[in-house]
Amino acid sequence: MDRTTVEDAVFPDCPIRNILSRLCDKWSLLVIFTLDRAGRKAVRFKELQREIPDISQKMLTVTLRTLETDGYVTRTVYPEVPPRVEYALTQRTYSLLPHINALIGWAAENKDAIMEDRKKACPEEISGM
Amino acid sequence: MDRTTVEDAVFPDCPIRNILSRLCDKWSLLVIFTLDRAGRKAVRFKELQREIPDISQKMLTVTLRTLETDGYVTRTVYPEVPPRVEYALTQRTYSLLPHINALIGWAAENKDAIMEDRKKACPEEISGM
DNA sequence: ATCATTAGTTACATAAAGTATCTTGGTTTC
DNA sequence: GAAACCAAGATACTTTATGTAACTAATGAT
Repeated sequence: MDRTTVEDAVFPDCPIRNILSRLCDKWSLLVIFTLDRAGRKAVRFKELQREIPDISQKMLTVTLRTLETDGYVTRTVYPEVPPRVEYALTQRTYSLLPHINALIGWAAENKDAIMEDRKKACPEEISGM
Repeated sequence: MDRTTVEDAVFPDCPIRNILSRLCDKWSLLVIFTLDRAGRKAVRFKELQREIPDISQKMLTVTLRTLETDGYVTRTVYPEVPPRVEYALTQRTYSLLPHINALIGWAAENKDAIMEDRKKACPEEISGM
């Protein structure tokens, strides 16, 4: 019964939990991944929307603002008309990306087996939702 | 870098997106982490609840069932009274855990800097929510 | 003069998660 | 021998998160 070293890691106010819960929300990882795909150059709001066709405008805004608050992305406004706002990843996020990509790689390797398990779990249902 | 191979990874019906969105929901990673902390032995429902004090009974049930469907945990019911149901991680999840732990490690390393950024972003507000 | 443009904001509607109460059937307590 | 208790849920109801649709601003093109 000696797990005293990480005993508090699971507590509701744990900062690690807090950081990961904001990162592992519905859209953050995907937005980071998409910004990374652009190859270290800034990306406009509209372009992000195009690359993530199923995100709502509202949630893209909210997600980007949260990512900015936590220092994952920078937001640069150019005083033009029509407006131009560019988003880019920070150095912090580049240090995180290998871990995200590791997750993606793992998912790619395991997707067939996982989908198989889903079918076994509910043979009639359409798996996935 | 040649990213054409993952060009479609961002599409709504991408299986990788699907897998990661189910894994990176509000509770799944934390439940997996908590089961892992138990050290490769099965854990009862009630014990999980104790270790994650802020998860609701309903969401613990739902999360565990989804994890079971995708083959991350096994569920063993012992026909006793009061009921005993034990959950354990599968081999699949053990292959995933290093990546989860890498994320946790990254969060631990970066938490101070991130919290600093949050304070800068909204100096008056209580950061975190 | 009207329309199209981008990056939003806002009001309203739906989906996801949280809360509280109920169930089950043996075992202990009174 | 009836009442209360236990673990693992299920269910109805409430709150929060997310989605949808309409609106705004300033300018250039038609």
